[in-house]
Amino acid sequence: MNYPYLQQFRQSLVEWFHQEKRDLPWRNTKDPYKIWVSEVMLQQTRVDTVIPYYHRFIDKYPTIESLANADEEELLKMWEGLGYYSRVRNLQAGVKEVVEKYGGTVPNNRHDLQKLKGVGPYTAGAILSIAYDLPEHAVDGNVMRVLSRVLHRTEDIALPKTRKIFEEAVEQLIHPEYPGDFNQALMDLGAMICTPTSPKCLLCPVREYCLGFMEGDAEQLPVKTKKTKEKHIYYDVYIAVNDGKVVIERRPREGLLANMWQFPMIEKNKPSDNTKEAFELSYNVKIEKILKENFFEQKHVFSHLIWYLRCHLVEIEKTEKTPESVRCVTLKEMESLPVPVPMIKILNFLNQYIFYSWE
DNA sequence: AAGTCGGGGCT
DNA sequence: AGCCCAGACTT
Repeated sequence: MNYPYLQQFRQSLVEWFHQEKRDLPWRNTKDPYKIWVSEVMLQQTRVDTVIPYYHRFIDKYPTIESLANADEEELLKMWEGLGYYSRVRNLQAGVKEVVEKYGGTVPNNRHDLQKLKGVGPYTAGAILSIAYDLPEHAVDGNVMRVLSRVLHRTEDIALPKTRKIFEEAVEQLIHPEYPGDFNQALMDLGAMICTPTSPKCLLCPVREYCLGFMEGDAEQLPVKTKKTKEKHIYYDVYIAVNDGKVVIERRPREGLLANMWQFPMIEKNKPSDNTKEAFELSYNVKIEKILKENFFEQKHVFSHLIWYLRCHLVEIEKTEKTPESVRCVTLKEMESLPVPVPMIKILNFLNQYIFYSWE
């Protein structure tokens, strides 16, 4: 690797971690199950966002068996608002596999771990090093940023093959006596000191051993190419009321926001399209009265697409024949189901709206 | 290698 | 308005 500060780097980094590490709820345990839960929650998600979810989740599912036996819809509700909902479905699948194949004991080797649903190279390395004290790499975007600066590497971290370069680097750098602390130290350094913009190099415990700092271009690293442009999709959303209840539907079991509940949505080919007839046909309902057209507009940004929602309040005639995925519920009942954030925002507006219309 | 999959916080 | 975040899975 030709990095001359290997010993000093690992030593200084771990010593700094022992002094300055963040006090996080999943750091009070060595239970591999709880470490696993925390790592899945933390995928592409900030620490501050995860903390309350982690407490609620572990409180409800304190053991691996309790999660294996959990109700799917209840589980999805526990994940509501965290995003990337396939994570929780994969987590339960992986946990079930551990209960069935390994008697409830989380595997302590990379080969078996990475075969579990939802466990990739990073999560496997995190569990192995933190819960089992094994010298395994756990390379995420955070670590790639830090090491691209420390080692002054200019490979594009957006490319899958680049991760291997940093994994091999960590295999050499990792502290053999404190592998878990070393990996977590890299993360804390990335979160507190070696931040994406404006890194606090003057406070950095390994500044003397950072090739990027020596070159004076640490802040320009890492090199990362841009992602593809997002798509724009326009929908009419129908709040269809009858006898104090509204129509909702369950999204398909796979894909975006899988299995979550929402108000009926009809895609518009042009933002100016009228979709009332399409709504009546698709959901086998008849609009009796339009109570309020376009009462709420919302733009919702996902990773790779943008929804533009125009919400309409309509009264419908009583309906009988609807598919299993469609229900009529009160707003209160809807709040007990897993609902994606854009629908929660509509729900909140409706509750406000109803409140004011009573004045 | 590129696309899919959330949501929020920061600059 | 764009970028990033304790990534994994599918094609």
